[in-house]
Amino acid sequence: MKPKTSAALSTQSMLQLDQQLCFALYSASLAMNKVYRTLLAKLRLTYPQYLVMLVLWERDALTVSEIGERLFLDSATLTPLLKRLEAAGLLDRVRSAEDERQVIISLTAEGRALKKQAGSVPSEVFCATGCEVDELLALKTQLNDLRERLANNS
Amino acid sequence: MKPKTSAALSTQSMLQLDQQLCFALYSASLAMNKVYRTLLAKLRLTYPQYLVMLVLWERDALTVSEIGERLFLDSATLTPLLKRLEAAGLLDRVRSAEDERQVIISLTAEGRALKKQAGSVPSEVFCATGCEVDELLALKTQLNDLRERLANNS
DNA sequence: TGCTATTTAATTGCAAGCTATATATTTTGC
DNA sequence: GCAAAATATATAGCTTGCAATTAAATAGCA
Repeated sequence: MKPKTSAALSTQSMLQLDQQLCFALYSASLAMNKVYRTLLAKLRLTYPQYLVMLVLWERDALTVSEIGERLFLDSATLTPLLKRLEAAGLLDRVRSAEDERQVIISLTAEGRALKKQAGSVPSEVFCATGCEVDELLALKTQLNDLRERLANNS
Repeated sequence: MKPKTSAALSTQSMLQLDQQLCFALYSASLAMNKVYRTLLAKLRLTYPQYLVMLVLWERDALTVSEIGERLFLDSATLTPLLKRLEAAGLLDRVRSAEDERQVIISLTAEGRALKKQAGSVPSEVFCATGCEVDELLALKTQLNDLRERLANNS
């Protein structure tokens, strides 16, 4: 099988390639989730829960939708997840006094303390990727671009 | 903010980058799923169901684990999914006569017929990605490599 | 003012996806 | 041949993630 230039690719193979990309994206994402599952087990967090904690460690006392904007998730996903983190004692959910439609999410002392314990996670994930920094950077940029285009065309 | 070479990246920024890559992967995957949800609605298929159908359109009469090997999914995910496809009349699940532990998954006439209707999906997804073919190819390769490394290190 | 439109969260119902476990069958070792 | 190990699928229980809907509060405007 000869290598082909992009000009020589048939429409058919383009379409297959496209399917292959989507599948690669899908299965890489599942594989990443599995790695995080293992690493986050000691913190008793899932990956989406960890993402919420990362957001709050960076900036505390956000509304549900402010968290959602950063993570591209809506209240249907976040509300139950935040309730579980609240039940775990990591954060508080309080109606805003100024605008009672909003719910302010604030870390508890326990939630802030967890940041230290989570300190080793990034380097462990980095090792699991087995990537060079340049590679990570390029991939990150491409995936962000792809996400934006997909979100605009759906 | 000056652009940095990889040599100049601090450990801290490397770790942040790594987190950013994982989040980019996660959210791009969700965005892709949403695009497929729209496109597959007319076929009454979800994306994982579509993947199973792609596998069977390529090669019919596979066992549950043969499908699982191709999609990196196990029976806990596949059995309920296959039951739904069976209930939709797209495939049959029959215990193998030679080895009664195995279940053979075979397309029904309706399942085979759906292939034609699905013909337009790849090009529609391709448009939604807004990518050049070269870009798709590079990304696919990188994601497959990443998936493999993550799977080996978890 | 009062009434409608908008915004924010929450809820419902569904399909994945995972770990851990169970069940049935086949293979292996003696 | 038979008990133990291995294999294949299924099930239970949990957490996402989503579309669609609801409930409540605020904003906007005649």
